[in-house]
Amino acid sequence: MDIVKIEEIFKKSGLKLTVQRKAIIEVLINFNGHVLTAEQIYKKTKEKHPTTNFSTIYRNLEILESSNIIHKITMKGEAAKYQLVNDDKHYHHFICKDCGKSEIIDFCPLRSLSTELKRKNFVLTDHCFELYGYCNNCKDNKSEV
Amino acid sequence: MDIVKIEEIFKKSGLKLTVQRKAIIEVLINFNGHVLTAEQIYKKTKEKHPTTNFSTIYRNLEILESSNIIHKITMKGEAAKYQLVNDDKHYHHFICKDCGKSEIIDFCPLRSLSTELKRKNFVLTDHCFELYGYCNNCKDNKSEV
DNA sequence: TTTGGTGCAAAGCGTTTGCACCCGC
DNA sequence: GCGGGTGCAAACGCTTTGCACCAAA
Repeated sequence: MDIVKIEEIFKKSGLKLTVQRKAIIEVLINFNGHVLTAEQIYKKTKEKHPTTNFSTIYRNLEILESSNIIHKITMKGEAAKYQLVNDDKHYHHFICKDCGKSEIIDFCPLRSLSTELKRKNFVLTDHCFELYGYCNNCKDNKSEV
Repeated sequence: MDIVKIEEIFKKSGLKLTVQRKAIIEVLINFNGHVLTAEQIYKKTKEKHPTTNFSTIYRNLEILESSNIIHKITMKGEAAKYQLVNDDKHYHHFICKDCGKSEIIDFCPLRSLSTELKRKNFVLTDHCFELYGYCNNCKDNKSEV
């Protein structure tokens, strides 16, 4: 997702384009393809607009998420991680625990399960499928140690 | 998993079988097949042993988890949920957001992905696959409202 | 008797919120 | 100028921890 599309969404929703929001969006775009914690986003945003507050970060991450501009990923008990949405498709991720890089896995397990779920009469509202580990680069770094 | 096997594991690991631990295990066995939050486990344990402290619950849930006696499930931002391990097989769950009942889904998406992952040279360390929604019962209750 | 387990209270962490002020539109 | 956005500080919910006492083995 690029700045033009994001500004479009903001305009449509009547959201103001404040300096802080511009800074946050810039950070997210710069780190496209990586997942970032709220704290990382906070620190990098402060580099661009030093007076930005942590609560501003959280408030905007929430807005960005419900505007489908970013994904929020929550891994077992850890702090939530955020990343730009790539397009409007449904997908899952492989996330590197070392460098935070995430790679889209164009596979959703629900497809293979739909018949079983129907048979059991479940109403699905939500699902989680994420893979964690080390990417090709970080794996190699580890083995050198 | 039954009390006999759990006591075996405790003995092997040199863990003491305190009154509090017995109470916690009883609760977990009574609610086998359901997922419980730490708070629910706390309240129900207090019914059996009223002076049990919340920190005792957390400390023991951690021990039980690393002894592979219980599963810890963390759903987007919510409090963690716990349940007895059924056997030593790897599986995932459908979890009802209303009654907390969980049903084992004997399907792991990793099987369908192994070739793709190898090709990409990922080293997998962890994965999450959980389905959330309403079970047959709770779905019906909802529609009556 | 020894060592690990407990209760208590306090702090930790990530996140959210109430309020007064501020600034984009 | 209006109404949404911000900074600040305080509180939130869940969880963890340090310490002195206690009780299972």
